[in-house]
Order: sequence, then C-alpha cells, then structure tokens
Amino acid sequence: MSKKLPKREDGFSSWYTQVVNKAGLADYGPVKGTMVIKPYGFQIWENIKEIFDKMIKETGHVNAYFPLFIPKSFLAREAEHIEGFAKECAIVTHTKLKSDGDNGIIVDPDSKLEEELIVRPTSETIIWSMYKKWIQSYRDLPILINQWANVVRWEMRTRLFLRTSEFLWQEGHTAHATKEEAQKETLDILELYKSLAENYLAIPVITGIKTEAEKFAGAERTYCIEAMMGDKKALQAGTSHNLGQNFAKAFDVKYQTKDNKEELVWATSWGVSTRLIGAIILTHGDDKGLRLPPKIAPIQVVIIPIYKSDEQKSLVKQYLVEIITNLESLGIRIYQDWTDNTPGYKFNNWEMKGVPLRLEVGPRDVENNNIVLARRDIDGKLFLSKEVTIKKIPELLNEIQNNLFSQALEFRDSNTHQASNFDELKKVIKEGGFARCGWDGKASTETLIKEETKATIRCIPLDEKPENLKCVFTGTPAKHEVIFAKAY
RNA sequence: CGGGGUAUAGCGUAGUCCGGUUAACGCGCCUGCUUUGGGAGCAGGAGAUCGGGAGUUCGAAUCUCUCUACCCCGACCA
Repeated sequence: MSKKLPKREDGFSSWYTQVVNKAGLADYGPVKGTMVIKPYGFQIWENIKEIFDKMIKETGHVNAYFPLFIPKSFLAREAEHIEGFAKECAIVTHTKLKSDGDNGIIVDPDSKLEEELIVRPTSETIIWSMYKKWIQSYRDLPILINQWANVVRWEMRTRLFLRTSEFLWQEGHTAHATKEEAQKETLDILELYKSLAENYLAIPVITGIKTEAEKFAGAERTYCIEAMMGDKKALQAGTSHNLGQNFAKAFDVKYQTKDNKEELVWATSWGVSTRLIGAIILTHGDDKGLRLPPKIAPIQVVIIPIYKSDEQKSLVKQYLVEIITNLESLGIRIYQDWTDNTPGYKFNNWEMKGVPLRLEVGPRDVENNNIVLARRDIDGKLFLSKEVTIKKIPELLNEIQNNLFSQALEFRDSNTHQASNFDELKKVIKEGGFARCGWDGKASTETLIKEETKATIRCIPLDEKPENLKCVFTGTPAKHEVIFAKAY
C-alpha cells in the first residue's frame, strides 16, 4: 500500500476505503461483507454508544437484551415486515458438523432443525412475542426498552461501515397505551438522533419523514435523519418508526384500560448503527485522511515529542509532565507518541487518524517555554506559551468541534438547491447535491423520477412548505415539499 | 442474481500472451550505524508450498479443465 492517500476528487470511493484502512478503523473479515472493527474504530463506536446510552437513559429508557435467533415463523407474522426482510436473511438450519471421512467436515444431516432459525435482521418480532407475555394492563405501559446488539442482513453489496452483512446498532422498541404517546415517542427519539448527529458527531442532518416507498417494512411512518456526505450524496443516518398497531396485531398484544376495555398496544422502534462511523468519515474526511470531532475522538490531543539525543529526550519528557498532568486532570483523552518514527511521519500518521489537536514539543520549545499546536480542522500551527496552551486546549477542542459542524453545514447548504421543474432537478442531481422541490405525492411520480435520475426522495422534511409549490415532474400542485438526492 | 475483473511474501504489484532450472520489485518487518521541527539514509537480513484440486509436458506462476474466494459496476438495502 502506498503512503499517500488518493485525493477525494480522484475517486471518492477508493479514498474512503483507504482512509478506513490506513486510519486503522476496520479491516475486511474472511466472510464476504463482514468487517473487523479494529480498536481505533471501535473506540469511536464506544464513545458514540456512551453518549447515546446516556441520552436514552435520561429520557426514561432502559437497556435489555433479546436473543439473536428468531423462529422462522415469527418473521412471517407481519406481512410487510417479512416482505422487506425475506431476501436478506441468514438462516440456521442445522446444529451439528461431522467428519466427512476424509479431512474435511460436513453438516450432519441428522441435526436438521425442526423449525429453522433466522439470525435477527432486526428484533421487532422476537421482542413483540415477549411483550405479549409482559403486557396485560395499562399499568404495564409504557415499555421503553433499548438494546445494543448486532444484526445480520445478507446484503448483495457491502461497504465497510456503510453496509456490512453484520453490523452493530442500538434498537429501541417501545410499547404505548395511546397513538399519541407513540407518535410523541417517535418524534422525541428523532430529536435525540438529531442532537447526537449535530452536537456530537458534528454532522448536520435534515429531519423528515420517508415516503411509502422508502419507509421501514412494517411501519406506519418512518422518520429519519438525512445527511450530506463529502461527495454530495445522501446518507440515511438514523431512523425512528411509528409502528402503529401493526406488531401488536401480528403478535396479539393487548392491554386492559382503566375502564376495563381491551385495546391493542401502540409501538415504535428506532435505531442507529455503526454506519454513523461511515458518516463521520464521509462528512469530515479530507485529502489528508480522517478528521474526528473531538467529542467522539478516541484521542483528542496527540503529543509529539521531538528530540535528537537522549538528553533532549529527557528534557522534553520533563517539560511535558506538567502539561500531561493538567490535561489528564481535565479528562482530556491524550496519547504520547514516543515511537522512534520521525516527526514528519508522526504528523502525517496522526493526521490520517484524524486526531483533532496535535501538540509538538521539542528542544526549541523547552528553551522558550513554548508549545506548538496544530489543529486538524484548519491549516497552520499555533505557537503558544506553556501556560496559555494548558488553558487554551479545552477551548480549542470546542472550537474544532463547532468548526467541523459549520464546515459540514456550509457544504450541505451550498450544495442544496431549489428545483422548480424537472430539468432543474436533473441538473442538480447531475452536479450532485440535494434538490428541494415539490412532489405530487404519487408513488408513480417518485418511481419515474428515480428511474430517470437515480435519485430518490430522501425525505419529506419536517419543515416543508408545499403551499405554493408545483410538482417538479407533473407540474400539478405539490402535496409535499421533498428532498431528492442520490443516496448511499 | 446479471455483467466485468482479480487471486504471486504482511500489503501493493511485475512476470503469464510466447512453459526452462536460485520467482523479481516497492512498501512494511528484523539487526546495526547515522538520523529525527512535515512521510530519513546506508549496510545486512528474515519472509512465497505463485488461491485449492486435477490434467498436458522431460519441465508449469505461465497452457487446459474445474472448484473457491474476493473486488468493481447494476438490481436490493440501516
């Protein structure tokens, strides 16, 4: 592998793959479509997990764990649901292996399961089979359960983090007494997702609702957060579904009201996955590699000591003690690179890995009581006194966090255009970006546009203003304002 | 699942068309010395049953058959 990264404009796709590799985030697993999340990449996930876990607990949710295996028959209970997932399931059919008499092993035909098991592509069915047991009275509601788990979807085409056969996610599954409560939950979670994306991952997102064609299999309504990646394509970064009473009906989950009536339970489900890591790379990455928002960066400040001799090394080491002690006491995640690579190598390497702030200390700085700081989000170096540096680092991390968000927001906004007719829409899609326009609300129109432009309706934004719009395709009065874009 | 491609050291490749004896190169790795403020230099070294199997041949990385895996492009999808 060469040292240099290809420029993003010379092939965004291979740039992406190489960043994932060279930054040490992940590697291909031996089975097609699988991925090993390496420690550096996994720490990003752990940070995201920690942040979101806190958010959902603060809003009254609790964690639990449901089994990986789902009886095949469960999946078929909800018609749309099975249709959506039937073609991408991993199925367990046998439980034993045996020697083939030679050197190999074969599946033992005697161990065939009576009912095959599905490796969960999502957990609605198994969870609602349990909720049936747990819910009798209105007093049992609401149930606000989340689980952190892996799921398997046997996708045709996969890409590291963005679409892998197995991925990690959280899936929330809530049960409510009323339609209104379920709808509120769906939207509350959507807001949490927006906050996670914008305030922590520094990714600006549009909140909206999916069209019938794009909604989750088995949902009444699917809400989503949509983001624009560095190649101007859209990425669905999270979804929150109002499941209505679909799963309650499928699994016969009813509760008794205060006045002794029997009612079906209302449901929601929602999830974000390791795809978020892909979103971070694709949103913030540049030609030098990854750029990580400080709030989720495994290492927030990397310290590069510079020295020519053992004496200088120990001088630098001594000089650093105060800084390191201070940063550690502030809870800042630091890493000291004392390897014997050259400084130039280290600069490039840590830039590749996206560390937000680099602190360089060499003999010159020791002599002048200085520190050299380099921000990953902008070019140039800062030369500050030791005292100022210590005070300034938390502030700088904050600035970098905000700046990454602003840069991404500006990029998205400057690549979002209104389209008032089909030619304009085609132009926007061809050049890349989001096209906001009117839509007559018909699935047939949506399909025709998709066939001709390869762009899909990413969502009907919650802040839509369809009143004076005409459908971009048919010219008839628009039912909704929508965002068209090519998507991952 | 349709179309295309690839498989040679940890990684990236050359060699394959036109078969020939110690399989080459770059990066990385190990040792030593010199270096170190933007991807260090020199010297020495380790590492490959050329994806698996079968065949043709005096001889196969190279030709034939077959199997497998992965990548890219489509349809499908968080």
